[in-house]
Amino acid sequence: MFHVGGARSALFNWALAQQRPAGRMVLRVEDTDAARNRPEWTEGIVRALAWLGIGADDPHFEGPYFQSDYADKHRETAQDLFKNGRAYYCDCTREMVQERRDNPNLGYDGFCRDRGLEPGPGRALRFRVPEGGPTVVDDRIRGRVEFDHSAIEDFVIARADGSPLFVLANVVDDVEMRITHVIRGEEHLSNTPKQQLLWEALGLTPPVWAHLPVIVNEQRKKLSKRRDKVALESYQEEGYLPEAMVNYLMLLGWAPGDDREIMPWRQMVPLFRIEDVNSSSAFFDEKKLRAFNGDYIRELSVDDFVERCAPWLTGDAVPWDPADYDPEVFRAVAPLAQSRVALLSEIVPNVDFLFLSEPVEDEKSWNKAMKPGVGPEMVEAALARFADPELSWTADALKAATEETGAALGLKLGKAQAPVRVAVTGRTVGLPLFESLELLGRERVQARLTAALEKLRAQDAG
RNA sequence: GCCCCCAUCGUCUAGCGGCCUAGGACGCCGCCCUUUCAAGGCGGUAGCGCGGGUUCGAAUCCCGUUGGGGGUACCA
Repeated sequence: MFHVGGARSALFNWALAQQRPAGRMVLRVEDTDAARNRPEWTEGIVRALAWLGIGADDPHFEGPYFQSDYADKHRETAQDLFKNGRAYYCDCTREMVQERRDNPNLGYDGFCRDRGLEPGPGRALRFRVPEGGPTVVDDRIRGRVEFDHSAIEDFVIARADGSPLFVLANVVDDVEMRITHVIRGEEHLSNTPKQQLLWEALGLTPPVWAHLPVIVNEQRKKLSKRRDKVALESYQEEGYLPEAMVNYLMLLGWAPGDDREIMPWRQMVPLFRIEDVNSSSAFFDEKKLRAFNGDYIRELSVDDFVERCAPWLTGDAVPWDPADYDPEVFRAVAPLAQSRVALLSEIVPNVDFLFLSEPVEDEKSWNKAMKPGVGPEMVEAALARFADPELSWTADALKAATEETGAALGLKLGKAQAPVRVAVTGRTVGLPLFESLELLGRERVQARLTAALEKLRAQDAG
């Protein structure tokens, strides 16, 4: 499950990579457990990124890699650090550390710093944080952030069994992959001085750091996979266009400069500067995403729109008998539907009446349009009028006929069309009615009007 | 507790000392268009958390405060 926060970081990285001819973006899966036990999880990430246009065959893209790919190097580096005195072994248990600690503000007290312990069972390797002086993290987004060494404990870099901890593994992987820019979520900022210390202890220049603000929910809390809808796949399933998602995500914490918001990826890439990214957290506003999506949908050519709707019209979940689906009919109404959907999945309730054997059951619509004195009368009159063989079955003629029929009952077109619409489609709202009637055909329209009339009479009797 | 980050309309943002009577977008409201619903057009609503400085001048700089968030494991 790849979430929107991760997607935005990926996008920012991607833009930076694409700005340079030799630029590359490395996808690394650092959740070792997931990488080992849940390959589908990783595949999901790759698929989600591909959906956004990241990866695929682009030469800028590399990966995915796993932390375990560099396991030997992790151990080797840990040993090097021990040999040159930048790290030392410690056999303190958690309880011992806690008992010894007089100041609850501090973590580990450095008890084993100078005990000269050799590697052995139950001994973890700790990094010797230099005394005095702060470590200054030069962050592209936040500027200089100082961390005093007195507030950084001698942290563990390798467990007693020799396996590396995240901080170490992460740095080693970065070094091995010759990473130059580390662009990640703000939650990593506090651990950055530790990583920087590690880089320096290895005699290397740290990479460029940039810590992005987190994306939050309505409660201003960091998006949680359990609480919030954050998986990219779920947006894809609802019919969000990747272009719209990319556009929206890029605008979360960054603005192109002028007042333009709707801007395709190609135009954004050269404009993007990591320095311009905001440092305050942003709320993921689905309403705005939705508006963007509607915009992108309307920009599509009709053919493109038709094609993109296909998964929702021919999938397993369609409410009609697949045998009754007619792509030609859909193609004909597609232009009418295009401006009416903000999500591709919404295409279904817009066109279902064309493929369903009967109108949709919607009591509210029925009661609203079929009020005595208007509804039944209009349905009956329309049925009679539409039966006229002289009436040519075209939207224009049907409109005129309905107008006429309504007028005879003292109804304006707006009022007159409602009962017909509900009788035929089942709903009070929907695609332009007369085009729909034309497409549905004389026979089916008459059948539905007849059925509606019978239902009305049955209601009357009962 | 300690460390770190953040703070402009409800939301995303523009603003980087005078162009700000604070601009745009989403949302919301109204009007127009209209066969319903959309789309489209026009208009409106709403904001610099608070208190001190610095300055001729502060949304913009500094300090404090308050309020949010993150980190603090032999987790990743």
